[in-house]
Amino acid sequence: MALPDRSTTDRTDPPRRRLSRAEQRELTRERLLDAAADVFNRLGYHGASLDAVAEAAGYTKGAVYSNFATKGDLFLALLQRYAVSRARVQGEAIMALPFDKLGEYASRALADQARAQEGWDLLQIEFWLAAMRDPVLRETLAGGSAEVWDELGEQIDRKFAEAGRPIPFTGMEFAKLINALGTGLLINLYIDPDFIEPELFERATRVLLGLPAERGSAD
Amino acid sequence: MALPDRSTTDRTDPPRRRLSRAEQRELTRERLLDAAADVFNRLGYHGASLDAVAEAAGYTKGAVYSNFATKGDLFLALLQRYAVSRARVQGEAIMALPFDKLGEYASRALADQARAQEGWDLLQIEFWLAAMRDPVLRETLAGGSAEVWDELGEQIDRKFAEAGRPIPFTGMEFAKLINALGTGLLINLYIDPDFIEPELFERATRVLLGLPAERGSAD
DNA sequence: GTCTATACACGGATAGAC
DNA sequence: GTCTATCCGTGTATAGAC
Repeated sequence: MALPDRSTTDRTDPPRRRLSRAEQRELTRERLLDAAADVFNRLGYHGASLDAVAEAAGYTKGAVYSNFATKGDLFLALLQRYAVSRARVQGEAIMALPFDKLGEYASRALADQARAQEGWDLLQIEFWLAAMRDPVLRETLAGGSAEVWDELGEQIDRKFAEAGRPIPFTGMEFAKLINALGTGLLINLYIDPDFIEPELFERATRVLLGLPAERGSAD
Repeated sequence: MALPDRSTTDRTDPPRRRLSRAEQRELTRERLLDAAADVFNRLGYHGASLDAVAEAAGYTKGAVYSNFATKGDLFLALLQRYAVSRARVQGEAIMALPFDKLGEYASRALADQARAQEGWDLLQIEFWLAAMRDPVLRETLAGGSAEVWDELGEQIDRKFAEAGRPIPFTGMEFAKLINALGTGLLINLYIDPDFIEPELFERATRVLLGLPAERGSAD
């Protein structure tokens, strides 16, 4: 299709010289990653061909291989760029909320997720699958998240202190439960949007926190 | 490897004649499915080659194609054979349990699952992924489970009646929540076996049911 | 009518030209 | 550092042996 617009590089272009080799390489790499994000999102990891990625970026297959060792390597770089620690973002949001609004926030996050992030969710799952059959990737996935959970757990513990009564979970336990529940619900919601009422997730969260949970229309 | 042991077919062999064409075909189909179960489990859908499946069954690739339209078709037949309604099995188990043992059962089921079913879980996820990108498969997946959830929900509703006090969920809601929570936890446990303490799932289940839940070692 | 043998297309990967 | 040419493996399809 259209070649990448060279003019977009102007902002990083000093007036005196053209791009250095390193800069040029970085630029190509970024273009390839952008194209890969689009192609992988649309076709999935296995469905996407490196030819398609290269063409979308305005290069040929060889350019891909000179920047990434393998298809899997490109995929990894992509996910890494995306994983700007969504958990951290959520952590900050949680700290800004009063204790009894946690369920509401979680519920809304789930709905947003289902609406906007479908492609990324699929790629996450595909990466998970690959990791399940590749010990090295598995290690990567397992090792990288411990600190994130620790931090998130601590923040929630501080929120729990607001409650003024015992909660049956530690902050980290609660974070992991909500994350797992959200993941499981999303998997089903993607296939069947009517799998649950939207408010069920919030109600479950309130019950887990020991907050009053009126059962709405059900039964 | 070793050719299939022909003698194992004797039990279905009437003394008067050899196998009819239909029987022979059915036998080949079963052997191919058995081999496919093994190969797909070990290598995953994309990782498995039809050559490998055929060889494991003692045939060549053409035999596969004369019994199944495509690789995806073989995969579907495999999942169908496996999906002997695990939900129904669980439903029966649940009915045999007193109300306050539901959490314990769910917890044990999760542990068993993680131990014995890893390969199948991966295949389920791969199928889910395929369905997410194929409208026909998606329909199949969404449509096939409604009755199962209905039935399971009813059974749990009857259990809830034993409790003698209101539960904040319908039986079906509870079933879906537990299923989603279990799925999400499993996904993480497969990557990191220490993701949660084994008893956390049971504790969460008890909290959702409003049962007393002592917080064990934590904090 | 079932399976073997073979052909073809496509995608990941590599080597070498420029 | 990018691109062309090429190799190999695998899904797909078909012709023909039995």
